[in-house]
Amino acid sequence: MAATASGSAHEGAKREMPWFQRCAVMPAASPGRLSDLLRLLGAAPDEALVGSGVALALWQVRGGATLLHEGARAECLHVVRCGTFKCFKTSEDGYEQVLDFAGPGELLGFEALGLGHQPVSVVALEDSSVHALPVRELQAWRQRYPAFDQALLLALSRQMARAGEMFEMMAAVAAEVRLARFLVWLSSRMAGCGQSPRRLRLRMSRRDIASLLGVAHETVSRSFTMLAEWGYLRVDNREVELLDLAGLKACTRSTRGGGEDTVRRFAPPGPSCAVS
Amino acid sequence: MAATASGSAHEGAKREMPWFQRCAVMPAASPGRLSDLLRLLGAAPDEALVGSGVALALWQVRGGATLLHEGARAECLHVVRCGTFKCFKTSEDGYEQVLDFAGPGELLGFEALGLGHQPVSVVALEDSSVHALPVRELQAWRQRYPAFDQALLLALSRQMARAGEMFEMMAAVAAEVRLARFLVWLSSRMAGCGQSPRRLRLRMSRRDIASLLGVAHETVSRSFTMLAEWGYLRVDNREVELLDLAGLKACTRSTRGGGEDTVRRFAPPGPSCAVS
DNA sequence: CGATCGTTTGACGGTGCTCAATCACCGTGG
DNA sequence: CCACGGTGATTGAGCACCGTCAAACGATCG
Repeated sequence: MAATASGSAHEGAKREMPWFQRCAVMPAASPGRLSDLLRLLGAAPDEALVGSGVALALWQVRGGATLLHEGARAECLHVVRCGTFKCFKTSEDGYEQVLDFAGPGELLGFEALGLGHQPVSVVALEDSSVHALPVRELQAWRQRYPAFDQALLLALSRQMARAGEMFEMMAAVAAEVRLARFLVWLSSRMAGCGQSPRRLRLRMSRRDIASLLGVAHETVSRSFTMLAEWGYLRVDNREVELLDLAGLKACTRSTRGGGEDTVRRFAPPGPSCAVS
Repeated sequence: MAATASGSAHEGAKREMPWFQRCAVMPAASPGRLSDLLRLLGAAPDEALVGSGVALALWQVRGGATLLHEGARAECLHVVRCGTFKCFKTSEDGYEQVLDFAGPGELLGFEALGLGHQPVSVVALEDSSVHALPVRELQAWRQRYPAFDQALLLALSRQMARAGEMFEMMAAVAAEVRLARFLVWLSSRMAGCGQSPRRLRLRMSRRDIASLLGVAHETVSRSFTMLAEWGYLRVDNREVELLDLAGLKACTRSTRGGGEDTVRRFAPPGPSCAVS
């Protein structure tokens, strides 16, 4: 198990320092502000709060560090401010089932409220930062700042809708379709963060993607190659450039039972095999 | 599409009346009480509320009736009081992707809060009843009854944890393992409702189960036969008797990558092939 | 520069998807 | 009352897809 843990820590981010220095969760240099949190959650700006600048704990999480341990007591709720996290459950035989890749604005650790303990582990896939709110103070914050209370409820609602999307990703029949859905999903999230929806830097390993999609990691590799051969994208290790987003979305449509034309195999729509 | 809808209506419950009389959502004879709702959500009984008996809308939903339509505006939140519901998304080509089977105490329609419209359809699989709370009144109720507010938050938290469980079900490799996980999941939910965890009356069709598990419906049939041959259960159409719950749970353990002994095929643990 | 891990590609075998037929159940209409 | 059509459930045959095993390459770190 220790081996698995250090392995996970390794695979995330490893640059310029020994990993034991990197695997750390620490308070940020300057605290966050409540108004920032509300903006992150998609709430309309609240003038009173923006003016007051109420302080809120902000943590730095280095790539590879574990923010939440499966089984640990519920202590804090988190909202991702920047970076990427991997949420997963570890089964008895050591297999990591990835459940989600969380990005800015998403809630972490909320499932533990009703259970008392964390049902999932959460590790950072790159240097990240999160707002932290102790569960003991949750009630007080909700009462004191109704805008925060409302934003939290809406964020929870969106989070539940997200779970449905994740489910749809894994539901596809063909492996390439699953990967296509995953990439489109990632792309639209990048767009939501104001980033380019065409250039993706995958923060996670093939194995993690494979776990999320419910296929073998070799199959993920092969699916990348397939999508590239069909001209939908160009892939260089973890750098992915989406050449034909519309075509990729068309790929996404394939559903179980709708056999039809099997995703028009070998029919690149635009530039034919634009690889080099 | 009309054919699909009437088909769904048929499969749910068909007894003693023409189906067009049965497909209805209507107010119950007597309204529900807030204290009942809180108990349903698992909150500690609040003496003040139990005494007062604050009224709350209660709806009857006949088997086959659609409670929420995908794409409809967010109007009410619901909490299942009794019965079973199927939550699904319909893709353009008409394929129904089942996301969940909801039972007593579970929230319905909450995802629509943040989006403004329903991302899923919800139909009753048997005669059921739900508490209904207009979203316009949600804030007022939360402010007026802090116990309700708190219970809602905890219920949301549990609901999110449930999403993780659903994900795990579909993540299994072998089809029989998926079905085993589904049955164990159903069984534990029955136990939670005070029902027998060994005798299950499946409210949903094989096709619905197949959709949830991400396999073909023939495969579900075959998996049932397999699990029965191994002595784990006895199956008669939609009546399922779990003969060896412990063995079934052992089945559940198989994960992707943990090849091991492939679930000890053809090795019934207790009574050998108890089928007549 | 060697070690380790991640990624890619190949070969092969098995699981599950597709198509198809059969049976059982139910409600309808003769 | 029974024949009929419709739907769901079960089982079989055939084959494609994907999981497993294996090897090679590349990147990163010590």
